[in-house]
Amino acid sequence: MIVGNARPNGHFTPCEQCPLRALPCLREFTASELEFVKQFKIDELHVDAGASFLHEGARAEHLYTVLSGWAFRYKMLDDGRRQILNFALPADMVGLQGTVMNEMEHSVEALTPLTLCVFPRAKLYELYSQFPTLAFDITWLAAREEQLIDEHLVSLGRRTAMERTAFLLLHLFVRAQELGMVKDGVCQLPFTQQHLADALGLSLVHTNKTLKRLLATKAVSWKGRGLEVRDRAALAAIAGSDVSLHKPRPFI
Amino acid sequence: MIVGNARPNGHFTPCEQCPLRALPCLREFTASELEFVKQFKIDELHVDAGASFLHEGARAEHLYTVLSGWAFRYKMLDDGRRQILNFALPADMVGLQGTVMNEMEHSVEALTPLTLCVFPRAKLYELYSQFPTLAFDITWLAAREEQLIDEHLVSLGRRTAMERTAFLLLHLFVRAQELGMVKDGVCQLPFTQQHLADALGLSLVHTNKTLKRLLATKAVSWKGRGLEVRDRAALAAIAGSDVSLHKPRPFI
DNA sequence: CGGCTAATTGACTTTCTTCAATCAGTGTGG
DNA sequence: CCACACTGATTGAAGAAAGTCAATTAGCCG
Repeated sequence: MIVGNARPNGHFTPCEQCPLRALPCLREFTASELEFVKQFKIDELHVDAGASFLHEGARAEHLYTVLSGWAFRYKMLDDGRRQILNFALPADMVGLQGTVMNEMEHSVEALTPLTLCVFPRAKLYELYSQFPTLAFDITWLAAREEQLIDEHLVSLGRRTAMERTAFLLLHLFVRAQELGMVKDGVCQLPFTQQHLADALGLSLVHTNKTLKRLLATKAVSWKGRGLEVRDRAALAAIAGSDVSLHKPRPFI
Repeated sequence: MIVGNARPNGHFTPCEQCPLRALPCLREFTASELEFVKQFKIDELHVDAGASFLHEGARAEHLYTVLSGWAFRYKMLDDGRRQILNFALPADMVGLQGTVMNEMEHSVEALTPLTLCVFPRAKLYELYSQFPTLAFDITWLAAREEQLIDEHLVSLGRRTAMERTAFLLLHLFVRAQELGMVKDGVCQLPFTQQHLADALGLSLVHTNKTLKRLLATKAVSWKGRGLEVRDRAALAAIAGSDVSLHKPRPFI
């Protein structure tokens, strides 16, 4: 297991200049909410690609949101089998379980250099008691994440290898698109086929062969690290259903 | 799809007499919390076994907690494939997604005659603004459910048929035990092998064969509807890991 | 005793995994 | 600039796991 580096920052971008606030998929803060969040954020954390910064079994003292970069939540079995639960992109919250429960039941690893906003668990009660709208946002984020996992569960349980591969690629593309991370129709996916396999619940070899068949349809291309959805309708047809988007309701 | 009957009640058990409050796995309410919850609960709903009372795609006007009985959350694909996401037992909350987001992304069906406490979405903001501790409880419940689904996802993605079957039976048994639903070491599981198959992401035939092999180990028995864990350590060994319990932190 | 649902079983096919190479791209040191 | 090492992608072959089809059996209920 790579542990790698996680560096606190000390001085960091203040919330009123947060680049994520401009995203259309996030709601506006009121002045007092912004004021609170500004002092709620106590640090910014930089994590190297490949490093895990939250570990199954560990107590979590902080809550995080992704400011930039990609990460993934995963669980390992004793014999080394790994299941990727989902991917975290900018504006996603990470570590809520460890904050609300007493212990993390999964780990989180950075796929790219990652910047996180750090919020102390100790001030969470203050948030809940003084900013019910923010508390509701946290609940919203938890419910949204559950929806994503539900959909993923359907993939692993009931979709064929081809369907679930198409669905996951489409899902990731659409999420990246929402965040403005698609340039010229291409989204940079910062992971290997092994990551894909561990997310899809398939072996690496079978993932490779399935992917090859999928790319042969021309509905989607994945060259180098660049993912391009060339024919969304066709890709959705292969996946069996299109991915659904959520109405905006943000935290940061 | 069976739609069945859902009958509002009108007069119902008041919260101070709620039979669930005695459970050791739930925390105590303060007097004012109890007072609020009492008027937050506007009705009690009785649902017949086999009836779905929340539907994918529908707007949800209410939030529910299970007072008695079993239910399950599920999603269907267009061609009829069904994936059971998880099971809801007494003290579980149901319909949060539909309340927090605008639309349900899954359906819920009763496995037994089901009694639900009904809470109006309209008063949720009042709860969040006046009872932060209750708001936190809701977040806790959402995080806990996510943990359960995470574990289920690992089963479908990375555990063998035998492992995941053992794990699910153990999981259900332990949850039932927490709720005092195990009598003389036996828990009544109100579902068929088809339900089990849809939860495990396996075909009915393969589920049957796997189950038979599992029962042959004598670690667990399932006769009629009665599930008995005869050797928890052995069952956990077959599952690959034991199920973890959560520290108490309740809502109702 | 029929009629119905759920559980079982055997035979066969398909999907997926595992094993074992091989190939491709990248970066390093000489 | 090239040999070498290393990681990630690709392939083929063989075997295991899981699905499908088609009966049959077991229980239950009126």
